[in-house]
Amino acid sequence: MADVTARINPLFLRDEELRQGIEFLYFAYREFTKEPDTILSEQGLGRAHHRTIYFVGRQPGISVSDLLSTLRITKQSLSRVLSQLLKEDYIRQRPGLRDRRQRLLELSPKGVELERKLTENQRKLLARAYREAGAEAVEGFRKVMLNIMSEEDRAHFPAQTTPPLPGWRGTGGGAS
Amino acid sequence: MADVTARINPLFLRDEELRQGIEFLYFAYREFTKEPDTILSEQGLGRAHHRTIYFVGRQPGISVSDLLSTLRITKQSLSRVLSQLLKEDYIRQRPGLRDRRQRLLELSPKGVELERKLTENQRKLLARAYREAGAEAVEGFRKVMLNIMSEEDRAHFPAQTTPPLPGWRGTGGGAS
DNA sequence: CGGTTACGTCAGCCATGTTGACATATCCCG
DNA sequence: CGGGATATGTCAACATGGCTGACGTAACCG
Repeated sequence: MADVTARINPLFLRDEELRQGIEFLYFAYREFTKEPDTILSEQGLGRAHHRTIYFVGRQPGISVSDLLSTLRITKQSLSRVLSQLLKEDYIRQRPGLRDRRQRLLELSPKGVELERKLTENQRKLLARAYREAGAEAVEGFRKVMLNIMSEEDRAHFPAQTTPPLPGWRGTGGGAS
Repeated sequence: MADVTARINPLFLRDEELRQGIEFLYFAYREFTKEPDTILSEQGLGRAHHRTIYFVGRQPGISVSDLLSTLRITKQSLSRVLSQLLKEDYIRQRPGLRDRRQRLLELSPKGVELERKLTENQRKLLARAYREAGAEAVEGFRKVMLNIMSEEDRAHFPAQTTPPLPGWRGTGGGAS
């Protein structure tokens, strides 16, 4: 009986497949942020703080403007979040060496601890999903996700043919 | 040189792989919602309206409580959004036949039009990503995404061995 | 020296989530 | 039939995290 639908309307399956994809994004993202959100709210922080902590942990010494272009929010929005993280000593800043106007950001020990706790959670979720889906599926997942994201964001990831390297976003070692 | 890292610290690649996965979710989701958000704001609507319109379009005749459990938000949050959509005739409601306490929701022609416009956009983005990644990759994407989402949400999707059917969430024809 | 850049801040607005309390209509069981 | 449970709606208040606009300071650089 199921085949009848496909025979009658071959476009239907295509539409259904794409709608499922839409829902995958929604449901997976929701699950992905659920636990971290809970942990964060216990510390009086929110998802925006998570993102900031995450990317500062990812690129220690990142400048404010680089962080802004990664997050693509306004400086006023970041400011609110960043000020709190500085005040509560999750993040520390030091002036840039070459350009003393810059405030280079890095996690404090307290920030490292929280980052670990939050990311650990998402890593476990992902690791489980990867394991249950299998290596080949992970490669497919990677391909599709890279194609969904904007070209600019995609450029931050090395091609899969070579193993991923630490110098994410090309600002690897030095300041940008 | 790149291999040195892997030899020195074999766990590093694993961590890097998982961190990239985290970023895939963030960047892809951001891109996925970008265009619809723009379209919506032109109509004085937001992402929450999109979700409501989407799921009402997906399951015409859905009850408010079923919609609530799909969205997993409070009735007060939904109410604000739904009231506006009713008032501006994107969505219409009729009492349930068997249970007249229910308000069964469906899209008006205006709502269908907007839903088409919004979903069309995401479908195109996904279709392009699927096309460029290839059928095998899509299958992997599907597997990983299903494993990321909660078991409850996952249950709404038929197993991939049989072609997907319209009766999504098991409430296909009847009321739940 | 003067324009540009990096960063910060104040003030206000909006969308969307939350909790708590309460109201109404309908259903269904005993 | 009566009363508890259910489906829905509503008022009020609050938090988060986006946004715009305006303005200020310090440092860089030609």
